[in-house]
Amino acid sequence: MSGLRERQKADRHRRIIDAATALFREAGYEGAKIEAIAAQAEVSIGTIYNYYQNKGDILGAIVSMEVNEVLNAGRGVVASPPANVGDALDTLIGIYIEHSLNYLSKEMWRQAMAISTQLPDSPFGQAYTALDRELTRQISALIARLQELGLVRPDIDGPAVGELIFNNMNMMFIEFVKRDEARIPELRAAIRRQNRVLVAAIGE
Amino acid sequence: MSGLRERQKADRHRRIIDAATALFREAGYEGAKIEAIAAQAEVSIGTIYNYYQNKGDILGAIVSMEVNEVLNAGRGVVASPPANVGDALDTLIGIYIEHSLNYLSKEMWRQAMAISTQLPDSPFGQAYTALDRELTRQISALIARLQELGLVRPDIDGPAVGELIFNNMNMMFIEFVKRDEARIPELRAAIRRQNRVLVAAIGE
DNA sequence: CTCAATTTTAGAATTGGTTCAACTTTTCTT
DNA sequence: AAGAAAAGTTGAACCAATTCTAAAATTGAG
Repeated sequence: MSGLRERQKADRHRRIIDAATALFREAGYEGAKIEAIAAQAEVSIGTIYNYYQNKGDILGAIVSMEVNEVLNAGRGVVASPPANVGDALDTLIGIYIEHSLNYLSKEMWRQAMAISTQLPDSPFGQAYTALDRELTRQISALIARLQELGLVRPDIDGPAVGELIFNNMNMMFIEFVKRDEARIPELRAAIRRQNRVLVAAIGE
Repeated sequence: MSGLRERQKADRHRRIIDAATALFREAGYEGAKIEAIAAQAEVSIGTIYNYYQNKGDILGAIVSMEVNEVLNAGRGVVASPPANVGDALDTLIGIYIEHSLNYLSKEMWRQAMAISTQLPDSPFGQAYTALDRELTRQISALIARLQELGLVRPDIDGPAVGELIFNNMNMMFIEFVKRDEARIPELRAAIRRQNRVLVAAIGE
């Protein structure tokens, strides 16, 4: 099983991702030439294309790691949320947003989002959509949890509300990464304001 | 003023847009080579780049026309909306969605959206963001109108609710254009369901 | 009508992502 | 341990967008 070939493969994957991460951050997505990534990862151009279908998929792998971390961090909040609806939502959304720029620059996010709409059927496009779905599910799960705790009216359509909240947050996040000068606190405040009506409506 | 030169310029613009529209629909955005657009428009490649900064800006001009039509169609609904909140929203959103595939194919929308996030500072990126803002404003205007008519509680934060509704709709539309097999009726039904809680909360 | 300014044109050069056929390396078989 | 098969690697060649150049065409002013 774990022969030489396996190890070399894993090692090359890692080297490519490391090289790409560094170069994407330094030079931007477009600025990071495949040739340079290959050189830095000490593989040939052809090998990169053997591991990833295209440049976007390399970015995709990085995005995937970031979002999975965010999802993990979110699980804690869903398990034991703050004791009122507004704070619970704000905490979960806060985790998403605060973690979002750990590995990825705004420019990398812009590219990732662009590629995921441009090529929805590419491996990355599909993975990105799946991640969005998981985030939506997590928000819906939080609503459900709050219903269990008696903090949200039981007759509320949890999944629909979860989608609404996620979609709004996601769109706000897109606008956020489009403007380099946009700041996280303002983003969070704007989302809180948008959610307020909804929070009032579903709380009991 | 309106000398020959002006007219010829306008004419070339139109020819380029017409050629691009046709080719984008036939061959897709990527498939429509600049060379082919130039040939069909009976101008040289250089001229195209004299009129538009890049291929994306040509698509941008087409998107702009489409969205402006949609905005115009929406004005009627805002002026005299159906007499209940749910129907009013559904009508306005219906107009947006039903008009959205008049000139643009799903593939063209995908490309347009991708470019607008990829290059938010390009002429097209800025124009696209501005159009989104106008659509948001129009939804907020509808809420305000419904407040005047006594159909929405006066203490509701209209702009915030408008943003929430637009952002959700927009995100749903993005997912819609990402899947070729997605259909308009299902899209509208999903959005109606998401808005239901909100409609119940703000109506009086 | 002529001239200067502006635009258009064709095409060559550039650029960077992607593909592909030939070559290596690893693994498997005996 | 040798030879063959399988898997993987390589970089030169390809393609299309974009830029650049110098020549040709068009326009408007005087």
